[in-house]
Amino acid sequence: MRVTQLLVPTTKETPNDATLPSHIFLVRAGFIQGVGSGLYNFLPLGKRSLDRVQRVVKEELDKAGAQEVSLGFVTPASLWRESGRFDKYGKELLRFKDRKDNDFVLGPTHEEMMVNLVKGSVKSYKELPLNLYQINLKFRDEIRPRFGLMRGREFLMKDGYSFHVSHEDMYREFCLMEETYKKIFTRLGLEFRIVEADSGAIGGSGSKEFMVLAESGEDTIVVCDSCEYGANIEAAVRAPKGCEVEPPEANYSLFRTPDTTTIEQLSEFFKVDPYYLVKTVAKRALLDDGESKIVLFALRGSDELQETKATNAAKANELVDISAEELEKAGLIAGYMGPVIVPEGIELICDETLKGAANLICGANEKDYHIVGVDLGALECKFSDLVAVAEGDGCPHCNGKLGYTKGIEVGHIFQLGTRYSDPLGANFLDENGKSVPFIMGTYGIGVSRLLAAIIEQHHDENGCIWTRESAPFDLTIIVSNAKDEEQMNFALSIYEELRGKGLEVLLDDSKERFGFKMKNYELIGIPYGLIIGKNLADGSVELVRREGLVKETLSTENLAEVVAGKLC
RNA sequence: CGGAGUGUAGCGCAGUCUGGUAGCGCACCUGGUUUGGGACCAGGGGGUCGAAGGUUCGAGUCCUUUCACUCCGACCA
Repeated sequence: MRVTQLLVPTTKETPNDATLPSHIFLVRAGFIQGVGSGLYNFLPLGKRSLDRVQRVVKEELDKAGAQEVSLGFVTPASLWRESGRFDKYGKELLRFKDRKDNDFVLGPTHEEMMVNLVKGSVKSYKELPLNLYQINLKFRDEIRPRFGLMRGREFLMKDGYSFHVSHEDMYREFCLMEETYKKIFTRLGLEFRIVEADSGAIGGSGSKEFMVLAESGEDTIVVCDSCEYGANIEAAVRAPKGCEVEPPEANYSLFRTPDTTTIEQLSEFFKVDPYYLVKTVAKRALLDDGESKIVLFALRGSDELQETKATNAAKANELVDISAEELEKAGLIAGYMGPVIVPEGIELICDETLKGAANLICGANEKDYHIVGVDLGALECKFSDLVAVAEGDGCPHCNGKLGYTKGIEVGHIFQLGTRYSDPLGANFLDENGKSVPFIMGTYGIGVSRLLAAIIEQHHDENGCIWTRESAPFDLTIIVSNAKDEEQMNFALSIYEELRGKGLEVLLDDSKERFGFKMKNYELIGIPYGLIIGKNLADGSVELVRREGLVKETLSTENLAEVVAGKLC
């Protein structure tokens, strides 16, 4: 392809809403164009990169025995009602009506559609297992789209679904997909980490996320400094944590504690380690059909509440803060709440570290009073892990210490079980002629997000640095002076020769000055550049490698062979 | 939805407080000079000032309403 025929609107200026390198460079280098909040057009270069990334994904999945299909983007709402997700998915689901007033949604993910497809065509265990995927547009009406392709509303995703007769077979496929994903992300040149994750709105258990390590990542991931353990903060666990300070001895009694509403103040007041204090957090849990309830979460004062864990424990769709008036109306005293005295009708969930705990101090749910000498041994309530793992906590698998790092979620694999097949009535006949629901797994890759992730990890101050399998072209031939016939003719012949060897080559035949072309080359970030310039007269040209911008002088003798050899 | 802010040429902005013929930089077009690191000179094209209503002799500017977008928190591939 020649630059003079290619639409590449590069700019010197940065769009004012772009803050991340991936967003800035993808726009400036003419890969994408913003058209609305979270909506982007892919220009020729962007489309080429997208296609190459897609090809890698497809090749590896096909090798693993998965089959590609393409499902409708517009989905009848009835399917979503059957699975119970029409309400659960919330406002992210873009709903609309057709002319006959029927409800539809734009698919944010396609469990329902895929189950429906298989339900109608697979009847026997003999046809299983089956792994179907598609690479298609998704739409999620994000609360706050940002960061360019990183969090768009419309995005390209590969979503795969597998169907099995047993949990064992599904687990086998789950592991196969984990290996396949590793190959995909490795081929794309990404540094990533596989972490344990929360399953979120998709449902299921034992899910794993593939995180591209990058400062700008939106997820906090917890990693061990000495073993392979890694988990999203939403699902991270730690080694049991004790307290070296002696517990405060006291008999159960009320204690006056005026103006002592925070853990710090309380710790100071009693001269007691926060480990022996009970932190009680009130949240409003939003449930299906617009219902909600107030839930109290109790944990040790030395710990922080992890909201996703809390949301799951409360079986809620979402937790929101409660206003002071609401608290009062519910009979809760802000700053003095506790798990021992809870008003009627309010659910209490305690962190596991409080199970059977004694020698505690907690709120009395009475203004200016706490209770000392609290023993929760007899407390009857739900216990669940609610704690946000902190940096420095112990690893649950070894003696290492846990720390935080940031990651971009580019893949997520789930062991679904019968979460969708059951409510949607997707059954098959097993060996005994019994009708049973499919055991399923589901596997996603954010394909358009991958472009952003690659640039987040591979760029410098001058622009993009595409990895070999994600670059829109393998090589750019830069003609220093396009009006120089000798240079131009040589460039054309080497261009044809290299293309004949199967390389994707871009020829910069524009009449721009040399400096402009080099800046453009660096901004676009194709892995190699071949500079045909004034040294051509001496029988030499230069090969520049985008990563590190190292130049190498090559003889024009046998050039195509030499270049092709270096690129492969 | 909560808080903050912005809508003026393709992009980045000034002009708005204090009403009086629509500006600058980049990009674009023409001619010329230049040609190994985002050149220079001269000329040129391009705007329902987000939308609707109002005040006024006169509104980009003042008032009301509305829409869109961005930034800071809760969602996710």
